Amino acid sequence: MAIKSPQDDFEGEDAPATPGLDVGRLGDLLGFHLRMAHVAIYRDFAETMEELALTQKQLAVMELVAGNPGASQIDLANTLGTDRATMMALVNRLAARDLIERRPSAADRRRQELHLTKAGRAMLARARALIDKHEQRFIDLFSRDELDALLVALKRIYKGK
Amino acid sequence: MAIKSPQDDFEGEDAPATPGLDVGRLGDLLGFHLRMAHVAIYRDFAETMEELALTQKQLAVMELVAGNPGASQIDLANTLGTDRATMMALVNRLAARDLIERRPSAADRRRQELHLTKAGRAMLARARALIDKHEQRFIDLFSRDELDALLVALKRIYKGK
DNA sequence: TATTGTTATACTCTATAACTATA
DNA sequence: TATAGTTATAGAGTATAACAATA
Repeated sequence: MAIKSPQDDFEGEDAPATPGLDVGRLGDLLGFHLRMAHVAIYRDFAETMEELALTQKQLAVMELVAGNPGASQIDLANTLGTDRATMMALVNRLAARDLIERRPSAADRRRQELHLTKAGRAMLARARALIDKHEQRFIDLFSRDELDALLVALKRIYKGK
Repeated sequence: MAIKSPQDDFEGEDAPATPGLDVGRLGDLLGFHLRMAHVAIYRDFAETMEELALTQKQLAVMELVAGNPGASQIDLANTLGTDRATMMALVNRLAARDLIERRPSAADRRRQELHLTKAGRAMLARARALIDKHEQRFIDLFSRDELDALLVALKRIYKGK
């Protein structure tokens, strides 16, 4: 409630990137601005990764598997805040593209250990180069201190303090 | 399998809400933390609005129509950063639930002016009360200054400066 | 020609539930 | 009993392409 008056944003030369309507009460919602910012980065990410056809979530899975070889789907789901079925679908798509492979665990035969394939490692290397440029476009909007403060705030939101 | 026992993460003060894996390079990406924060708020929103069965996006459309009676689907799409077809599907769902209605424009017969129905206005009133509580849970994580800085940063991201 | 709404299509993501095999 | 994977199902969102009516 009562975060800030939305009209403040419509003055001077920096015309809003989202023209047209008065956002009204939406402008007072943290969730609204967070979603708009997320969409902006999501779309830039999608354009940047178009040639590789990788989504944010798919890349996150590949990075996690790269950094935690042998992780299970449950591990990934818990870390990324989704459920088993969603992660199953995600891994299925990556496995179908031969970027990730499942290997049965010897220790616990219910588990499948996930690993990047050779193609997956190559894809990840290409993706990282593209992502650096994508990130830079947004990082450049902030000073070092501003960026640090922003990251701390975002972490607080999803870690619940 | 050398992943890491999830329990290990719950000592010390900054215990992650997403235990388990080492996020590795993801932890350096603004986009990653933005998405995680968005997911956290999205899920809390979904739980909060479960009884009304309204999503973030549906609520955004209803608020915009409430604040801009007679707006067109194109207006909404431009403001929320989606395309015509996506907005069409969104408005169709709300219209099917009798929350929004389309009225042909007299001035421009290509346009349909959007308005909330009586049921839509009642639904919006109930939604606003629920949303206040939902927002408060996250706002309470920050001081006034921290929150202002966060909102400024988020707007900068999606307004491109 | 450009714009608005519309339809069709397809893919991704999300979520729930239920089943299986293991533990 | 609980857990990991799996399958089925459904709804929501996203995006592209094409068409008709209108400007």
